[in-house]
Amino acid sequence: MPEKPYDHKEVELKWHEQWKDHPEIYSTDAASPRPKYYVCEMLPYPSGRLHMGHVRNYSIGDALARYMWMRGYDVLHPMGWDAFGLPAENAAIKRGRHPREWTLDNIAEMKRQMKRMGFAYDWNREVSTCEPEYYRWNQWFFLKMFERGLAYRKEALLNWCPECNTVLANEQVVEGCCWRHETTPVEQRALVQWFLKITEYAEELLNDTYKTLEGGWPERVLTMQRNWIGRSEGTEVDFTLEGTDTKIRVFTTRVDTIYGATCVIMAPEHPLVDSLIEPDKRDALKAMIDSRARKDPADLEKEGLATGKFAVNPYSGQKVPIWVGNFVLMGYGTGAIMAVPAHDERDFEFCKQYGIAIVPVIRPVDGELADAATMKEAYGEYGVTVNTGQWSGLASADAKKQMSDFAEQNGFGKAAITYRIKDWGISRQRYWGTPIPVIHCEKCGIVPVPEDQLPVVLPLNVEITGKGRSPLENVPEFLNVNCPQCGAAARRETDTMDTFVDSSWYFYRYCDSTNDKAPFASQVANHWFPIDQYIGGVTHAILHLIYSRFWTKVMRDIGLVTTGEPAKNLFTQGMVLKDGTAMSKSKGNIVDPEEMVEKYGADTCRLFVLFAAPPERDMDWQESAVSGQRRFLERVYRFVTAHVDKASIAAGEPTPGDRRALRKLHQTVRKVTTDFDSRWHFNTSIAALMELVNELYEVRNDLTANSLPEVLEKLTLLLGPFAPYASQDLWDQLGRQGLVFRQPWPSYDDELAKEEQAEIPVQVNGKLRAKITVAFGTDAKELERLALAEPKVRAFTDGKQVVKIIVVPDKLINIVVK
RNA sequence: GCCCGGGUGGCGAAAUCGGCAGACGCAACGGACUUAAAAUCCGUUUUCGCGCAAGCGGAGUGCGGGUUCAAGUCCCGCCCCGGGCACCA
Repeated sequence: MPEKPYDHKEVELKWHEQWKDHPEIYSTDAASPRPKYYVCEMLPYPSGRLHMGHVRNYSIGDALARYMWMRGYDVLHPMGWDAFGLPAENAAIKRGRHPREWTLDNIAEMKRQMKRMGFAYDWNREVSTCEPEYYRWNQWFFLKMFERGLAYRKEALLNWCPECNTVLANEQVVEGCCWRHETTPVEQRALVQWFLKITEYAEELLNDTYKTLEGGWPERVLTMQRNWIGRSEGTEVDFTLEGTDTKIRVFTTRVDTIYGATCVIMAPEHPLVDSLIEPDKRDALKAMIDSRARKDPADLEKEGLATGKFAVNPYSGQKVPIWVGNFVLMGYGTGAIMAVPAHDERDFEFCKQYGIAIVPVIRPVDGELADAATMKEAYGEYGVTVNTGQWSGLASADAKKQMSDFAEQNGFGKAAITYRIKDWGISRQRYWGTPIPVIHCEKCGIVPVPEDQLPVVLPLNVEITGKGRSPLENVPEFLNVNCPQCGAAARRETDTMDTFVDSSWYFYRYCDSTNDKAPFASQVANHWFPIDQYIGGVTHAILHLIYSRFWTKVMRDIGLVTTGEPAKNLFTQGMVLKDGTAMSKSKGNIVDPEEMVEKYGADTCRLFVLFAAPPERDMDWQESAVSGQRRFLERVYRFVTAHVDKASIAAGEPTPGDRRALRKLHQTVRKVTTDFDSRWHFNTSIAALMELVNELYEVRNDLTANSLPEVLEKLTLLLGPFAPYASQDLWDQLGRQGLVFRQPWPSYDDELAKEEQAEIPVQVNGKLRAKITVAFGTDAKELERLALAEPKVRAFTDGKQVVKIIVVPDKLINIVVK
């Protein structure tokens, strides 16, 4: 058979047609004795088109899934749609299309693109979060959490984006602005909201980053989560409002410095402030609250208001002035602090500014107490206490412990742990989301929708204007309902859930995606979980990945699953950049994968995103480099098709070409296998395949049936995880049956991979001077003799004194001369 | 300010445990094939100096020190780029 040119359209469309309506070829086999492997890529938002970030993410996951199939695992590899969310409503406003219609069209389009890319998903398990069959379980989980006191309502000052017309979670605020509208400053509004008590799990979420997840998740992600949780050990202490019984509770991590406290500062929103502040300062107070809401916290100047009142320090009995400060946060600790300017940088700045006293009470272990009058900055380190009553002369750490205990014994405080993480506000005044399943009854108050009445279906006949409150308020048949408890006329909750709820548990639904009795059967989830490999962008390092961890722990506590963490291993791939910045519509630097597929083929596209950089690193898109991958595929294709016939002709003795080809082949199998089993540097795997093909071209006239059948078969199989279409087509050309990714992964033999002879560099004083070729295993003595005899070496050693010779057998010789 | 990444040819990168720096690919240049071009195949390409040349020698992984027979890799001190956090008491 003459060599065949590679025509990507012919090859890919042929197999695409055969595969596209057969999701079962990628299905799992419950009856299989093979070990399970669950590989999951983060599900996309159905924006309408696949972008290069998706292609990269899914090419990594797909290569892994195919490899694991070939390694004999029962692989679960599903895909779904994060289908609720704002863009659908924006599209409705802009184009007058219904969010559902728009979303479903986008899903259909992206699914088509994914199939064209050749991603091996079991579409029978597809999950779409905007379908009632899915979101009814969001509601079900909500009710379970409500029962357990994990879902509750409270009024709070919350971030409000005037552009989105909705509340944002703290996590959705980026530098004081909305995460979607980076130039729109977030405002503060007081609203009654639904919250999930993630703080209840703060300790466990933190601990697991040191236990279960350590090693399997990138350290970077774990660090970000630890910072986000922000655990801090300290003491709560009550100061007393002078002349009253009113307590002002403060939180401090440095109770050992409390003798240096020279004022108490309260957050402007603190509930006590209103009664403390002089009436003529009310306006200034309001201005303070508003300006903080509007400004980027980074460039907020410190500002304070003296209340004219005093507080009594429970340790020293001393009275200190009470201030209001714009840098004190209501949402952290107790909303009030004691200011110790001598030992806290921020307090120092504040007290200097307002001429408040500075009293040092900690000296360095080997130094003097600072002089209040001359000190230029706060001393924030630990040290030894000075002038602190009965606790004078103690090490900071001991003083902290003893003084904390003292507060507790005397009833004016206690040791306390504070977290930075706050409860998760899930209410959204939006249409395209999961309705929160509660009813507001005038008599009964908040009444959860009974479980057997789920789902609370999102009505479709709404008008979306993007103005005012939720569109659901204008749908009477949704809004008006009878109270499930007393039967009286009542009102449905119109808030919908944050879409992070949808993505917090979707990967469990894949296991049992059609279950209509439960979110999923525990037994099935317990088989597949934890996910063996979760893959996605580092942009989700905090939000999605902490919420889904929380969700899993709740599911465990209600008895649905046995594991406390959803994913054993996490891989975060780098971004795809163009000209050094992220591709985005506003920058107009989008590369459409579909154009690449049309021009070069899906296989080339996949090879390229894997080849251009190691997967965890950001990669800059350079279209000029794509042609190299295309050329490589052409070379492979021509080589295999040209040698198919020759492979079946009986041959005599193996030629030197046969031996070289086999050696390189086994080296390549080993290299690719190692890359898969360790660090997924597919760029080097593909480079190894290229080296193999280059070598095969070099010896192509000297190849016989002694090597060709094995070479052609293994080369084809090695290509499978990266270029599934070309690989399958070559498999077919080789006259083989079945699906490539269901074949066993090729094996290698270290002996066959071994070079015949070792080429050993010889250095003189660390500089390469010659190379000698010897048999493997040549002993050190002999190597030394050969090296010293080498003319190029002698040019540098003659007339000099040989001080030392380092010999690393089979590796290197270094002769040290003087 | 704090915490992570990263800095290697014209470009993307490789060097996995301290042992030949630049694999593989892009781009460029040259050769073969061709009437010609494309495609393909083969070759050259870190840089400087010497040489007609095969070659020989020096320098070289952001900068400055150090450890070592040997450093892109380890240690100390800086600079630059990217990301995250940022009054969290």
